[in-house]
Amino acid sequence: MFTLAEENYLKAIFHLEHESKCEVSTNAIAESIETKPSSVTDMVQKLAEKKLLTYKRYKGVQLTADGKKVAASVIRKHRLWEVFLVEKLNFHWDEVHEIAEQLEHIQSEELIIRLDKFLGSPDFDPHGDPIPDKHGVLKRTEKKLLSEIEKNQQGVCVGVKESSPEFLQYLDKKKISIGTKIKVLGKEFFDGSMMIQVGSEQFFISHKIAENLYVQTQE
Amino acid sequence: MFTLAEENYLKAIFHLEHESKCEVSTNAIAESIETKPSSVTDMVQKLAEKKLLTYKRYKGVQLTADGKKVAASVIRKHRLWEVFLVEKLNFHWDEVHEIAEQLEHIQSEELIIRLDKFLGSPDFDPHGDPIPDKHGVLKRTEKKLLSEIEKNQQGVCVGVKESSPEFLQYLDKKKISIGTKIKVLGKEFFDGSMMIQVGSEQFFISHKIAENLYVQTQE
DNA sequence: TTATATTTTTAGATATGCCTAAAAATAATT
DNA sequence: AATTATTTTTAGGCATATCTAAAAATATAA
Repeated sequence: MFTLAEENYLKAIFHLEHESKCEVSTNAIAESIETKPSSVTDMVQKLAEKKLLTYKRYKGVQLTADGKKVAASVIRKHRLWEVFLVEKLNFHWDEVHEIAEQLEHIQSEELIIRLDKFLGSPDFDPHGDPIPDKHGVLKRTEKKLLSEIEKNQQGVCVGVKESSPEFLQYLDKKKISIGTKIKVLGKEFFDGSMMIQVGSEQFFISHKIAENLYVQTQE
Repeated sequence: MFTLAEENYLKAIFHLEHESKCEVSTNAIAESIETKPSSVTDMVQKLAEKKLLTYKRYKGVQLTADGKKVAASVIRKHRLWEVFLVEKLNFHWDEVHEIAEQLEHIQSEELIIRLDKFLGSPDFDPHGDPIPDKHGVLKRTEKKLLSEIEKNQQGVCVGVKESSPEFLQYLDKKKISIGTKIKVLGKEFFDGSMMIQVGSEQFFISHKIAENLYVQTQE
């Protein structure tokens, strides 16, 4: 149906649209996909011809409904495979991205239907990111950064903003993973660092840590 | 490491070498891979430069040790994924080939190590074909056609020669699948048909059926 | 507002992997 | 052995997806 390159462009544009909430620039796509802006222009024109996005010269692009559907389907596959790799093959959550980048392009509707069922139709991937349903719809989540949480409030870790091995390994050391309950005991306004409770342990974390951890608060 | 096209050529040549036991011709490769002989010549020269096979103009090709290793690794992946699809995702054995053709190209040593362990390190795929080990070595099998089995001997179904949906559906109806024990009760020399026992059922099968079913006899 | 900087596009080139058509080598027939 | 048929290779092209370098449009600053 679509080439590997096309799927990767649509996926990247989908993510960028969610970040910036407006037209996506050629440069932004080039950076995200690690290619040159001139290559992006070429591909974007091709995708516009296929009605997967709208494109006006020098004005950036926007996915059409069709384009969004394709992108969401690729993301759904990526995240389902990540769940498989972590839950069934016991990979660590910081090892699965590259493999899922390949698996997301396997073409078979039936495969994804069965994989989803096999995994118990999960709503979130191992990084806490929501898995689009078969129609491309994302479960609405009230996820905030830990740094936005007030003193004496608590939340459940549902994901990370940055996912460098260093950061993930830090979290591991501190026994923080998806599903871990975190309570904010105190906040330093000077530098944004905070005292938190994880299980029975209490310790300080820097603002840099707090602004890269997503938590879900119960409303 | 290797492109999709390269892996498919190596795999096809590997299979052809096992069938004909001698140099593989350009035409044979073209037919097996469904492409034109001229394309085969191109690719074969490229693979020869990479020392994956030896090639003499007009004389056909032969895989080198390196080439065999790559081919066996692709076949190992293909067959492991087929086991996954049938055993874990409940696909029927006649539905998995196309999907495995895609999955076999996923690049990750660790993934295959873990998939193999997850599946219990199987020796055979759902069609009864042996799965090469990580070094590319195949378990020696004494597989014969059911038509070669003598009266009163028995064997375990380990695969099929033909794998058309019609044939596989026939086997399904007769409750014959991989692992099914089959005993030859009698043989008609005139037409090669035979009376067999499968479970508690006894029935006649034609020679055509018997010469398309592989069984393993205990020696 | 004019000059400078940035972003984006065009034009032309490259590598992969395929194709067709024609030439060359090999195999099979008469 | 000479002709015919088959197989294989070469030559020249095409599509995809990328690149560099230069031109054009847009944004920013003096």
